[in-house]
Amino acid sequence: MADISKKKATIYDLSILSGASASTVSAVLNGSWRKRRIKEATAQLIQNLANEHGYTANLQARGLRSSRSGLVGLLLPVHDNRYFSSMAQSFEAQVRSRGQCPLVVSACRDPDEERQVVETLISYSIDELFIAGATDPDGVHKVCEKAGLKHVNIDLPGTLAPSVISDNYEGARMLTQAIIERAQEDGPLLPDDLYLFGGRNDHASHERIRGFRDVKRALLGADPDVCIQPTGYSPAMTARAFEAFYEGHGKLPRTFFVNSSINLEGLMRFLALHPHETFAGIIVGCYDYDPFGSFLPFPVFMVRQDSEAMIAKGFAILDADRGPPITHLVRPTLVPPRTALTGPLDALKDIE
Amino acid sequence: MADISKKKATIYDLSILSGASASTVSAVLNGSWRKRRIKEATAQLIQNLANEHGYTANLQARGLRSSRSGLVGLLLPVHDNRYFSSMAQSFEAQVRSRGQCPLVVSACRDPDEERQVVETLISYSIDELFIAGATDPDGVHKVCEKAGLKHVNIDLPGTLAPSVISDNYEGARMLTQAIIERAQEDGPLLPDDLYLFGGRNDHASHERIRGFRDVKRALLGADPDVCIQPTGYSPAMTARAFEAFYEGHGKLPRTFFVNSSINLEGLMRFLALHPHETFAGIIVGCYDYDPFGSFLPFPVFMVRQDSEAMIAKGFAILDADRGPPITHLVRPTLVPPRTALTGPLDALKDIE
DNA sequence: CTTTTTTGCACAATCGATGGTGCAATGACT
DNA sequence: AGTCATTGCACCATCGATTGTGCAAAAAAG
Repeated sequence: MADISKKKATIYDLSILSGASASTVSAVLNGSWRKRRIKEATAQLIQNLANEHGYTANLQARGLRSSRSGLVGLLLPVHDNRYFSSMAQSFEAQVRSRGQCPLVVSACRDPDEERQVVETLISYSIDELFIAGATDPDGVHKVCEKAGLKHVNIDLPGTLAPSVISDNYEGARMLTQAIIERAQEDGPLLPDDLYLFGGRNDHASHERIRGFRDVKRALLGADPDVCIQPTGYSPAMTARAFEAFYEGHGKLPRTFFVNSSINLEGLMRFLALHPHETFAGIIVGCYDYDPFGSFLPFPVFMVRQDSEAMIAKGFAILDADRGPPITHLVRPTLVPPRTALTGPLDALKDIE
Repeated sequence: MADISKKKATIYDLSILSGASASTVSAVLNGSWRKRRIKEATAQLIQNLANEHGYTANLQARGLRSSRSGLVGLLLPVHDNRYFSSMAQSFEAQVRSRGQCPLVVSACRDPDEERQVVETLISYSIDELFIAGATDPDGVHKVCEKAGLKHVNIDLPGTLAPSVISDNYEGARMLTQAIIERAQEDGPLLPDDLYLFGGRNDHASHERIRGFRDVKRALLGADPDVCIQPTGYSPAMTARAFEAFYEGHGKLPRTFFVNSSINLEGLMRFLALHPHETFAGIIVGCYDYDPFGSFLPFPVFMVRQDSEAMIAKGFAILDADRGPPITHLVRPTLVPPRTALTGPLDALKDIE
C-alpha cells in the first residue's frame, strides 16, 4: 500500500524483500511454483509482497526470454467502418478472455503496407495473427511463415494458410433474392433493372458476384454484363459509377446490390448531390450491416457477416495447430430494412 | 535472398558474418553509428548483410534494454462506433508517421476495466498513452503516474493530466441553433417541442446540455427540465426513453438533440418498432457524425468532432513534456443533413 | 622518431524474467 | 546408524539489444 517507490517492482526487489531467490519469486508469480516444488508458505509470502507492492511482470522481459509475448494481432484494412470495427471489438473480447493482449492495426489495403506492418508485429514477437481482408494474403503468409508465426486469414482467403470467410456466395444469393422479391412487389422486374456496384478482383467480390448472377439469372432470366459495375472499394469510385449511370439513364437502377458498406458510402456521396426524387422507389441490397444504413429513406436489405463466429473459428483453427490451408465458410444473415440489431455497444457498462 | 534460416537473424549472427562485434552491428543498425565513430565502409557492409538476411530488430529486447518500447496506446470505450473508430484511424496514422507502433484497446467504459487494461499496457512498457472517453480519467491517471507514463486525456477531460476535448459547449450551441432554425421554417416552435436525449453525468454531456439550454432559452424563451433526458450512453436505454415519451404523448418531440451517435442508435431501435408516420416532420440533431446517419429519412444535423486535430494536439502536448493539466478545446463542425464527408476511407489504396 | 590526438572498434554489464541443473536438508526405511 | 528418496530452493546461463568504457592502431603534431 504505502508504495512510494517511483519505479516498478521487479522480481529482484521481491527477492530481496522476501529473502528468496529471484527464480523462486519468478516461479511463484508466473504460477509454475507447484511444478518447482516451492513451499506453499513461501509462495504465500511472496504473493503477499507482490500484491502489497503492486508488482506486475515486465512483459517485454518475459517475452524476450520465452519468445512468447502474449500479443495477438489483427490486421485490418481500416478501422473506420462498422464491419471491421465490430470485428475488432469481437476480436478484442475474445483475445482478452484468453488472457492475451489484442493488437489491432490497419494497413489500408496496401500490399506493401500489409507486409511491413506484419514485420513490425513480428518484431514484437506476437504469438498469433489474424489477417482480415488482406489484399495479398499469400504475401503476408510468407512473411509469417519465415518468422514461424501462426496465422489465419479472415474475410478474404489465401491459398497458403487456413482461412475463415463469410459464405459470400450464399449471402449474395439471399440478398439478391430478397431485393428481387421486394422489387417485384412494385411491378415486374427486367434484367436491366438490377445492377451490382462495388467490389473488385478479390475472392469475396467474385463469390458475391457469382451468387448475384446465379440468382438473377434464375429469377429474371438474364444478366447482361453491363449490370455488373466492379468499382473497387473506394467511396469516391463508387459515387462516380452511380453518377455515370445517372448521366446515361437520367435515373438510378430500380434496384441494385452494393458490394459493401464502404461502397454504400459512395451511394451517400451520390445522394448528397441529388434531390430526393432521384432515389424514389429504389430498392437497395448491401453486403454488410450498418445500423444507420438500415434506415435510409428507401428499403435497404443488408447482410450481416458474423465476425464474432469468424474470429472464434479462427482461434479454433490456431489452437488445432497446423491445420491444412482449408477455407471455412461462416454463414451470414439477411437483415431486412429498418432493423436495429444489438451489438457490442450493448455490453457497455451504463448503469444509470 | 537465399535465406533458408528458419530463425530470425540477430545482431550476433550479423556480428559473425561481418566479423564486427555485436555492439558495432547494433550501432550500425540503430543509426547511432556516426556517434560511435564507425567507419562508413563497416557500416555499409553490415547494412548490406542486414538487408540480405532480412534482419529486423527484436523490439522486445530493445524495449527491455532501453525501457522504451515504441508502443503508443489509445484507450477507447468501444471500437464499434464511427467516432471512435475514426479516431483510431487518425491515431494509427499519426503514430506510424512518428515511427512508433499504435496499440488501440477498448475498455467498455468500465472504470475497473480501464485501469486494468492500462496496467497491461504498462507491462508492455508503452511510451505514451492517449486516454479517450475514459469514465474515470483521474483513476487512470494515477496508474500512469505511478508507472511514470506520459499520457493525455482525449474527449473527456481529467483534472490531473492535460486534456484535449471537443468544444462541446460551442458544438452544442451550433447544433441547437441549427435545429431550432430549421424547425422554425415549419412554424413556430414552443419550448416543449425541443428535447435532448442521451448523455449522463460526464463533462461532455454537461457541456452539451449547457450549450443546448443556453441557446434554447435564448431562442425559445424557456427550457423546462423535463425536456432534458439524460439516458446514459446505451442504445437500449435511449430507445426506452423515446418509447416512454411516445407512450405519454402519442408522438415524438417535433425536434430533438441526441447526445451521441450511440444514442442515435437508440433512436433506430425505436424507429424499427414504429411506422413511418411516427417520425414524419421531426428534425434531429446528433452530436457526432455518421455518414449514414446523415441520410436518414428526416433531417439530421450532425456535429463532426475533429478527432484528427485532437490527436495531433495530444501529441503536441506530450512532446512539450510535463504540461500543466490544462484542458484544450478543439472546435467541431456542424454538418447539415444529407452530407457525405470524406474520411480515412479515401486514403485506401484502390487503383482500379 | 617520439608524443599527442584521433579514429575505429571490442568488451562487458545490463534490462527483467525463465528454466535447467545441482545441492543441502529432511524424512523414510532397513 | 547408514542409505536413499524426497523436498525446497539457489545458481546461473540465456533471450537480443544498448551503451559506457577502454584500448589498440593510425594520423597528426612536434
